[in-house]
Amino acid sequence: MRRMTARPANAHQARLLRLLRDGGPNSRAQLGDQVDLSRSKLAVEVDRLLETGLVVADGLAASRGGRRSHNIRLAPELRFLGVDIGATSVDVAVTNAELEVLGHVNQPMDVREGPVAVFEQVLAMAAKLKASGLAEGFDGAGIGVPGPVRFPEGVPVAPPIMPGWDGFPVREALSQDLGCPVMVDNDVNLMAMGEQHAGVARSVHDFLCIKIGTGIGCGIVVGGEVYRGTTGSAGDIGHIQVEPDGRPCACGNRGCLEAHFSGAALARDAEEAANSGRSPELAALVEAEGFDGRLTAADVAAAAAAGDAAALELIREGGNRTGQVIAGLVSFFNPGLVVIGGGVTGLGHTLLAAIRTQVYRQSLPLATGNLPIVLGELGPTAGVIGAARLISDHLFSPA
Amino acid sequence: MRRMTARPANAHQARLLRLLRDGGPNSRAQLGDQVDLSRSKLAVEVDRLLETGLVVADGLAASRGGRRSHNIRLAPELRFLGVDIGATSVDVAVTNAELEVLGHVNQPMDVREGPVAVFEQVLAMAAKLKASGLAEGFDGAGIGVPGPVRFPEGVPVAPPIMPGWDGFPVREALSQDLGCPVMVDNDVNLMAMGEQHAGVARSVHDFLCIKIGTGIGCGIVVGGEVYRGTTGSAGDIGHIQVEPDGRPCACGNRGCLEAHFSGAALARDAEEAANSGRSPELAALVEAEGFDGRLTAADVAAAAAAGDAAALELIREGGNRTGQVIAGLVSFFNPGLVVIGGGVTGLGHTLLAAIRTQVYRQSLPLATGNLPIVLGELGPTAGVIGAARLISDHLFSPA
DNA sequence: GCATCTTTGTCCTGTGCGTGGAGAAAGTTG
DNA sequence: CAACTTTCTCCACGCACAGGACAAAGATGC
Repeated sequence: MRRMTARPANAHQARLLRLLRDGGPNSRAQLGDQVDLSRSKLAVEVDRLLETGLVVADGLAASRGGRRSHNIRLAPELRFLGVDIGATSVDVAVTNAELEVLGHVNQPMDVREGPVAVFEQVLAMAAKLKASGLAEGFDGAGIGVPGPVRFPEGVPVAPPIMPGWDGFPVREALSQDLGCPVMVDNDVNLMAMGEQHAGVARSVHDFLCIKIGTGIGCGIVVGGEVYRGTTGSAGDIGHIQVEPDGRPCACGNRGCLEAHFSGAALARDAEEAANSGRSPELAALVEAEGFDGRLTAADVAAAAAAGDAAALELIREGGNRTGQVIAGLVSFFNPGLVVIGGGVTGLGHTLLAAIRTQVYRQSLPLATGNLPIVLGELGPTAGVIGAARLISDHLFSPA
Repeated sequence: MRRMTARPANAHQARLLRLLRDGGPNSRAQLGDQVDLSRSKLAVEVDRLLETGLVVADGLAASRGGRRSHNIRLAPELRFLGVDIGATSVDVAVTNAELEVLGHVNQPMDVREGPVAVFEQVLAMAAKLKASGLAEGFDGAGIGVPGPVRFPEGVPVAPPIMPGWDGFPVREALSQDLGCPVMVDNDVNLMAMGEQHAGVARSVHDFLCIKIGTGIGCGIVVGGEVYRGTTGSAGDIGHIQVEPDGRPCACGNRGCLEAHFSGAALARDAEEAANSGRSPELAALVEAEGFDGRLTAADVAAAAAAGDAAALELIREGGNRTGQVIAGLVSFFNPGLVVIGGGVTGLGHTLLAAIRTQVYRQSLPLATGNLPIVLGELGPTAGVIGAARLISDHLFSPA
């Protein structure tokens, strides 16, 4: 089939497309209530959108006390591809134009294998989703990578955990391979956009989104827009020092947050606790049938749930450290919401409680007074939804 | 005389007024190069501005190879009042519409005397400036206060060092007293705006402005606009913890940056160094004729300049602590510039060197790679220029 | 079942904004 | 003094948009 070629011709059309994306199918009359355009003007723009095929008629709406209005919706055959490349696994999902996830596949993969190998995999996963009948092609794709990105060009810059990716033209290469427009961003920013679009951060304009996975990063949303910093490395909080002369970190410094608490650090700590005998539950896991050589955050969570004191202590200490950093960020940034997400959120309420305690104790009342600190509600789909949102924001803007 | 009553009628006029404010007198032709309007449209808008009296003709420009163009400029009799209320002193200045400081007075004053007493003083200072012939009235006033402000209403909220100011309707009261529009903001934000308008931060879009005075605060500029946070307390970095179980702070916690380094903390440390005999230079100052009972940052600077080891150490340690916090902020925010200002900048290069060392060591190369860390170049006028800029931004925007 | 009211959608016209060309005015250059 | 440049004004045309009139479709009340 023919893919989306048209783009909104002006700001009004872009506005309408976003309303339809965020609010789903809608009657012309309801749209009119939201956009402050004369009925005539609105009709003209809607007609033009219908002509381009970006939106389609969708039956009649319920009456609001008079003549029934015609519904319109975004073309149901539009498809976005959301790709979330993590340090150790890849998520790929297909969404419709309303950013609803129609299909989602996940596969373990080491990002250090380099862009060529990873994208081969990604393309295979996308092909699989296509083959299962969810899409005949893609109208756009959003890609998240675990490192800083020069956003306008869509190129990773000096990513610490992605050797071989520095300067690789991700956007251009994938755009070629997929045959559709592509946008690239940091995975943490995409998680923030995901939670903003469909998760806990709906209707919040200024918030922080902390992702604790293999590393630790923070998405910053200012006035509803992601803030990326001067060189695209904003939110890189994993290397903030939490302990003078603390543990050595891969970055060359000592005492970085990431060295003390993150997926990687937690795994090491858990193994040490198991081997030293301090944690009977974790030790049991290591001894158990089918142990694959690595403990994970989920294992620690299980041990803690079973009442293992050492595991609980690991979580609590990590939460304290993270909370200490977040407290500083809260004082500085005064957000309206803090979202915690990423692989380590399996640690759940114990972690959240430790973080909250620390933040509420260390930040000033004015900043924390009405500050919710919550877990993300989308889990692993936050990233891919954010990716789809990224490309849809791009496509649903005036050319 | 009649004060400014007109306001720009549309975005084009607002744009032109700001260009004239920031670029000074300008020919119609030059303006045309900057605004992307047809000659006819430009002429219409300029004529309307001339009619309102906001701008006036200003002779002929130099020829650019053909017919000479007519110059226009902002009405030379327009006056803005810039007020910077610090913890221990007040600055009041008059500027013209181009935000050039025409007169500036400073007076020691304790902000804790409360809003009524302080504004009596401020009005007296403004009257003095008027009496000296610099202004016949004010077309607008910007006010900076040393605490968080609910910006839209211009009301201080829960300011720690300003008892009695909480909820005082500063904007409304002063607007009444001065008979002109008033805007209120945090003093640190105004310093940032000042340095952005006329100081080191010209042409930088994302930067931080650290003000080290009696307390410590940070102005945050995102995309050329001051970011104030959800409750107006963004940038309140004085209470970020730099030392677990460190010194007790007025806020009730321990180890806050402000408790370890700030104008107030430095004075205490200096006195202690003098009394304990560790610092001969400072001891000499205390013994000297005319000593008023308090050492200041300037005294420490003088002692350090004279080679006093203890004074140097105080500065260095303060710089390290501040640098530690800034390093975290740089990782998080990835600014294009960091400006250091406030009363303590008398400590000059020694302080700056200590901060730089710490930041460059602790932050990642990508964030620090091309990051200038510099002293503000406006000193005490940054605040009042920022205040004038605040109100001019307000007045030079479409009604 | 019919009249009346409400809501929605379409058509049409008037208005006001803004572009761009023509040409006059003012200067420069050789 | 002629030829070229730049600036400014004037004017006509096009276009976007608002807003009213009217028709279509449904709800409500008698």
